[in-house]
Amino acid sequence: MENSETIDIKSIQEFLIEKGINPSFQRLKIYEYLKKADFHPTVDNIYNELIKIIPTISKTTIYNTLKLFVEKGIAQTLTIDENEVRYDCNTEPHAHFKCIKCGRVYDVMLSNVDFNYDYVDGHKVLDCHIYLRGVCKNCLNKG
Amino acid sequence: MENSETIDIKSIQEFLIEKGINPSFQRLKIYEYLKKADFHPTVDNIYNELIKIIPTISKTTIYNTLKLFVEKGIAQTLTIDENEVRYDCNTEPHAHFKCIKCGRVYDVMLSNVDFNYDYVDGHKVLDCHIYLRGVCKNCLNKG
DNA sequence: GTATCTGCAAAACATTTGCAATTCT
DNA sequence: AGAATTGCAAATGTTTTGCAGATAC
Repeated sequence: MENSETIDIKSIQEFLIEKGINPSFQRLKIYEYLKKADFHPTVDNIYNELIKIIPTISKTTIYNTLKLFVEKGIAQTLTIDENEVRYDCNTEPHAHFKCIKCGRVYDVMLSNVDFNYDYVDGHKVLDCHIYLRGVCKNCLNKG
Repeated sequence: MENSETIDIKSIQEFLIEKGINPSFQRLKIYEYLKKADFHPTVDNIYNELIKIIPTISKTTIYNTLKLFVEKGIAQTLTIDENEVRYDCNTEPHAHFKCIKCGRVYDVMLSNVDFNYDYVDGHKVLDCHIYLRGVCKNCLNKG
């Protein structure tokens, strides 16, 4: 599961079981898609992709499954923009960059930024998100 | 306008005109409330407060006005949590901390964090948000 | 008198909930 | 059969839109 080139259904199945999640077909496919879609898909993205493979799948199942994944700690929500919740299953500390032209969301690694704050201004910190917005290198090249 | 203790309607009026915003009574009151409510209010917070002063005010006006403020660059949206858009008119670079117990959102200053990234991974950065979540010092003290 | 601004009501969306049908063992 | 899972349809809640009346200059 460490390398995106080595994703296969069997290892995802073992991973979900290990995390206490019954690996139904729908759940396997949702996790598989999350892992390989590096642009951090929305519920709609996931639905529109999986309906091709599982014609009976419903958005309710996508919502239920993502909620379960978040509860079990194997995915997190990104709310980099209002009215657009995205999902990420990359568990390493990283920041997110959203392109205001093409809308894509990229993972970025920032040096000398501490994602593991302990206390700030006396508040106990449990979680840290860094969101950047701008124009991505693809869109810059297009003019 | 620099110091929260010196807010008065007249200076807000001048400020809005300077920014190209016609200072109607509703707009003045919305900006005034935004300036003094340091917990970063939601549309609902603003509505519930201003209905006391302006009994005929509608949420549509709040939405319209906030949209205008964001367009004119005198306010920004915070989407630290999904399903909850908050507004901030503090224009200095700062991070936001949300308490998972009481729900309050605090401004926090982080040292050695650069809010003015120029390029990251080849992407042109225009905007940077840092969101922290945890338990605030008030809630820590309560046990 | 004309532009702008306001606010009601309806529409548009995303998400959640209740529940019945389906699937798995 | 029994428990978990799925998915439809309805409900909920937030934000947007259309438009008519009010307000300001």
